[in-house]
Amino acid sequence: MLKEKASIIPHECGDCPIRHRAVCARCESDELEQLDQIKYYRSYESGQTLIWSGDTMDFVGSVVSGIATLTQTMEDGRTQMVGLLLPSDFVGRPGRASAAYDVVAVTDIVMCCFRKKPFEEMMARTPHIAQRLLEMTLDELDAAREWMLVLGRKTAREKIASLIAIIARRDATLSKNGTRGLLVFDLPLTREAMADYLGLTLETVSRQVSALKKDGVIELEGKRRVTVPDFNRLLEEAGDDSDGGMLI
Amino acid sequence: MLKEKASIIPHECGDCPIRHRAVCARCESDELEQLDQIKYYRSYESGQTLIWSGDTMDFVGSVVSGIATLTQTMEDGRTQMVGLLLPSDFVGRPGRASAAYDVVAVTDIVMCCFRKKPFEEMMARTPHIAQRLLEMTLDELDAAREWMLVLGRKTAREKIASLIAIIARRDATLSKNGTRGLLVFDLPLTREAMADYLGLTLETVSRQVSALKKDGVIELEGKRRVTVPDFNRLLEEAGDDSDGGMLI
DNA sequence: GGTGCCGGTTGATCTAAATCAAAGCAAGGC
DNA sequence: GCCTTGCTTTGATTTAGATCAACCGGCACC
Repeated sequence: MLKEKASIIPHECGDCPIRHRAVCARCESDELEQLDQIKYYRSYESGQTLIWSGDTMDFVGSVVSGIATLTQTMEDGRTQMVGLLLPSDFVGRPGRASAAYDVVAVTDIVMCCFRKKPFEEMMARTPHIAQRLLEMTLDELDAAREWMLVLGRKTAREKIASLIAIIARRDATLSKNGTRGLLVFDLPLTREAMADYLGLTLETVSRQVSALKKDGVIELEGKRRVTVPDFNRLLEEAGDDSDGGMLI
Repeated sequence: MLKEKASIIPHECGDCPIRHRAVCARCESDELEQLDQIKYYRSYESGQTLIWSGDTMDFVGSVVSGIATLTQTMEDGRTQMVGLLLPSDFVGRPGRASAAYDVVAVTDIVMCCFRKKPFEEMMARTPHIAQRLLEMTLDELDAAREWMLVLGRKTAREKIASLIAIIARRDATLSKNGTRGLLVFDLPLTREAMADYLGLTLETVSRQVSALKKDGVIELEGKRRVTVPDFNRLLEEAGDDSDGGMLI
């Protein structure tokens, strides 16, 4: 199978696939021109660590394509994923010198990077950027808090169902396939990465995925391709309010 | 013992105890005057629910004094605390109509509330407020992510030690008592609230608190008053990098 | 055509924390 | 004083998930 080339890098903000969702979403064309001055693209291969916790950060940026994870690790090796970075998500924190988490590419990835200093200066005089960043940060905070409920109170089966539901929902919004009811998508994560996300061991993840399959909650084609025949059933298994889970 | 009166409510921003830490921290005096137009104080008693998840919010605001919790509850009653609100913390989300979490007063509480609509309008034209709110939200996001590691990967004993360390650290920054080494403070939470924070049962919390006491990591005076003889020891028990835990 | 290796599955056993149950203790009301 | 109520502790038992261990299947590489 041919590997998709990661080298199709946009150079104009106009045809950027994340133009309307990233930090720059609210910018006018003159503001985009300013951003253009301080931006550069950079690509990473699957498995590569983009940023090590503790590194000094000289840039911030947006994920243009691909998927990365944000993880925290204890001295003895226990690791917990604390965020999943998808296209349009923002990486780095203005006003902070060093990275607080490891950022690892799960697939090949393209980043749109801004040199940190000039970006901070621009943010100070461009409310559109700060406003959008606030909005995105509030969304991430909500996601993190929802995840706290998953980590703290849900059973292994509910955790797996929750993760699949999140991926399904996100996939539906990104790929905008109008076909309701039947959802098909690929799990972007290995069993181990899923375990790190859910606070489980990879064996438990494997067992619970198999159990959900046996019970007809999901169907599997190979190890990664998932079909969800009944999204509300999945939400029930996740322990969520079934009405709260409307797509989009 | 006399109950502290919650009725000492500031009316001037000038002598407000959270003036330099809340959303309004960066505001100039003319901006404070504008805020003054749309603000009002409101107090709640210990145990009262300030906001129910799903309620429409007609205000946002800052905690002036007292402590509140942010909790999420599943249909079957399992609950997870997703935030602890201390003086200067912000409540509510600009741009969102309804509350996502329950907010419950743990002690008597005084809030400085802003009517939501005018606050949003003011935020749009006052970068100082949006900037400060962004900063605060980023801090909360970091705290939430640190908590994800606690919930997902730490043992019961480590969870308790982590919680005590957080409360100790916060108490040290708030009360600014320069005495290093020996920390004394009150646990503001019941065993049940601690359990909800940590994703444990209240029995496990009680057992682990006793165990930490038996092992000399903490000392107890009554049920609530805690002394930490050696903060680094506590951090070790929490599984944290001992160097990462410097006060302030 | 073997031989590693990576990601995944499956099974047996162990254990930390949950659950079930009872009782202690301080504060407040009558 | 006595009783209730809310919070906490302590004990016995159960269990969900971790841990330890073996093995499977595809795929790259010599």
